[in-house]
Amino acid sequence: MHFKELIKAIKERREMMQVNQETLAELAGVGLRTLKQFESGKGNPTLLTLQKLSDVLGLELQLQVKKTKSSK
Amino acid sequence: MHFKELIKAIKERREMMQVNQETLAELAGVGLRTLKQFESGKGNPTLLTLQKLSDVLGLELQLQVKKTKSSK
DNA sequence: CTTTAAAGTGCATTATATGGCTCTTTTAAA
DNA sequence: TTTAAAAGAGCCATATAATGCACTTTAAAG
Repeated sequence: MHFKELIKAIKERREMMQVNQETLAELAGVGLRTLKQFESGKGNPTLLTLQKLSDVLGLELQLQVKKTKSSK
Repeated sequence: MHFKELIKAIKERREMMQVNQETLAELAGVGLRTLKQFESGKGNPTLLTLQKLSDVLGLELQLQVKKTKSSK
């Protein structure tokens, strides 16, 4: 999952849950500005920020072994 | 995947690939100090740093919908 | 159109991640 | 033990993430 996809996933999940940026920021305990920058693709958030957002959104960060062509 | 598990995953993967911190840091293009801090649990890396490391290790960051008790 | 809510941006400040250098500690092999 | 490699930590400078506030833009509804 690249940067853009990750952003997209967060954004879509937020919209699916019908919360606006302001509410999500409050619930997650991150600055509204931070969330705005992140969602608009301007940011390079820290893992902590990402975790806070994921938690509220019911998402979980995973590190998976990437599938190679030969292992597909 | 929480913070500690994430660190553990990176560290284990690095060791499985038999690379030391110095080599991984070079390959990934992150500072050795940064990697050391991260692996020793002192860091809060940016997504970019995480991505660089994951790439070299053949790992992929994923955001998955967390399973709830009721959905299990 | 006009209105209104949501999203995005400019600016400034504070906090902290990054990274290099050096030194210490740990680990594992001889 | 002693030694060497790897890992960890202190110090410090620089870069940049996080944050708040005010303002602009976008989108949707009327």
